[in-house]
Amino acid sequence: MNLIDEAKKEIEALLNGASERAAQKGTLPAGVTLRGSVEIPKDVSFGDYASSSAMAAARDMRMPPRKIAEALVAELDLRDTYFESVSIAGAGFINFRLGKRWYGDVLRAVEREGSAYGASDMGHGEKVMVEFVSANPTGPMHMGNARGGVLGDTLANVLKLTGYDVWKEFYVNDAGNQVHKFAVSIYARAMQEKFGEDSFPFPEDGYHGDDIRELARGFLETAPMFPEGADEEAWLDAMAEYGLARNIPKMKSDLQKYGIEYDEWFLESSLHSSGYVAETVEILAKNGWTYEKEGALWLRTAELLRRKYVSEGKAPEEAGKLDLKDDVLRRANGFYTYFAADIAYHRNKIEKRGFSRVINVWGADHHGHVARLQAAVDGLGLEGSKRIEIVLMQLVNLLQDGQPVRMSKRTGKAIALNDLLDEISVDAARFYFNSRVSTSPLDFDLDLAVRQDSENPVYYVQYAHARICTLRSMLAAEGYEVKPAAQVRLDLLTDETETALIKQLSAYPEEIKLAARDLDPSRVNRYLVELAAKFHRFYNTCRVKGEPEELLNARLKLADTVRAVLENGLAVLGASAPEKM
RNA sequence: GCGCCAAUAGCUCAGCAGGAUAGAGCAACUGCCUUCUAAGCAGUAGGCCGGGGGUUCGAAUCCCUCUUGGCGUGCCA
Repeated sequence: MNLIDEAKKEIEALLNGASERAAQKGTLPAGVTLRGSVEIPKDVSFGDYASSSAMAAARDMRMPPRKIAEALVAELDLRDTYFESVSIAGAGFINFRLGKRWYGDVLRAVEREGSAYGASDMGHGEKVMVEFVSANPTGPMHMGNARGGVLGDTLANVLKLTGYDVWKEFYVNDAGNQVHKFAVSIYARAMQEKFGEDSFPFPEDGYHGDDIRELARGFLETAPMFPEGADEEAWLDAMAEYGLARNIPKMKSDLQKYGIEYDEWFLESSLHSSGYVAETVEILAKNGWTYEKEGALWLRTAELLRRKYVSEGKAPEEAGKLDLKDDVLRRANGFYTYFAADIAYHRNKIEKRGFSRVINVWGADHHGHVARLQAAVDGLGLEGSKRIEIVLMQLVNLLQDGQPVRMSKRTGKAIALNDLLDEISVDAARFYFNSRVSTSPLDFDLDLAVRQDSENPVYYVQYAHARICTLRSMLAAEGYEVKPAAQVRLDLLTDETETALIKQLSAYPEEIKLAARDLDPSRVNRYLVELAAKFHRFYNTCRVKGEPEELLNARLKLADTVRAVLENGLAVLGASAPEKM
């Protein structure tokens, strides 16, 4: 239950009723419907909720905002509502102050809903796919993949909680040029291994990492005949297969350590081998979106993009001026491009598997690809612009000793996810990687992340949870258990730190909704830090132990309610809620 | 050139489905533990919200423009 929504809806109903009565009495003009929003003022001294309706109506009613506000307030009847008082301030804000029943309702709602507190039916069971990480299986994953993994997994949690039917998928790029380069790299290392370092030149654009040498050595143990007994192409195929068969399970287990599990690992190669890519390209051709030039088959991306932009409201002459390029779908050598496979993959998601929303977490360096993919899927008649949503994620800057550490798979200087988890806990990693909106770069300071103190926000939040657990067990030793809300004098919670804390608890469902709406799970981090801060403030101001029994029970109930919401929020992040620290 | 993203306190960042005096953490300074975890709390100080224009009763938030920075603009993925 969303008590903030309830309060806002009640205010709107109250004001609409007042407006009608005022119109009947003639104190306000008739026939004007109230607009304006209900806000939560930053400064509590103004009240708990504020309506700007009087200001918004000033023009239509041809009256000063304050006069409108006065006429409305004169008609308000607050009996049996959440509010105990109302006042007019500033340019014409109508400020409402919450009564005790509302605060009690918040605690009762958390108790009633338990681990489901924060959930909603916003998504109405809509089928959503979240595709994330999808790193090339040609080498170890790096910090950027870790961020993408945490982001995608946490986003999936948030969407599940808001009533979506969520499917998590990893798209394995086990075909195409990168895999070819991967095989060529292993081949070169195998030759060097067998005949000496200088015997065979290593390709300039190959993968230079040590993991390739290890794969080459491993392969040689299984293939003593190498390089005799088969042609080079056959060896390359065998090496690619060998390398992928080792790297893909490694990625699975690395991600598992972060608590990330997928519903499916979808192989790009399956799209090629089943003929689905060719079939998809044929549909584009049949729809008139392709042409042949210089031996290659091209997609009319420029025209598709213009259509897309115009349908999104851009002026046709503006769209005409854009410098847009077409894309190759099938190379002159007969192979399909990655782009062609990606179009087929998204056709598969939408048409074959029936996902109505397709969310992809991509590195921001792929942003140029977003509109092209949507437009191409539009060209299939599958509403790509509407269904495909891309969460662009800025890359991670790894800092050590205050210096940036360059990361590149190609040069082999990647910091593996594994190594990171040797240094810091999964909780810290999951919290850290989710601490910024995806669109801003994340500085991952290793020296800082290693520290297990208050510098690290995850400890701040977990500490609040542990503190409450200790408090609870200490009071249990004195015979005080957490009581059901119905048996507790919740109206005794009147201190400013208590009411502020309860309001923060009430904001949780809304925060989850916003995280789902904006595809921004980092909101949950900030919410939890804020909740922990408000709890610590309460804890320093109000004592529990040693207070009169009724007050003690009320505060214990409040603390335990905070504990429940902290636990819910940490679960969304995939972090633990420790009872002791 | 064209396109995407960003610019808010010394640093790192919130706030942006428009609302009242722009927030937090870190760093600096001052306080609070014989009593529930000081991994905590309270306070002081710190700002032409990159510049300019526009829309609005009201703009950090929306629109335009300029400046600066990052990225993209492959028969790579």
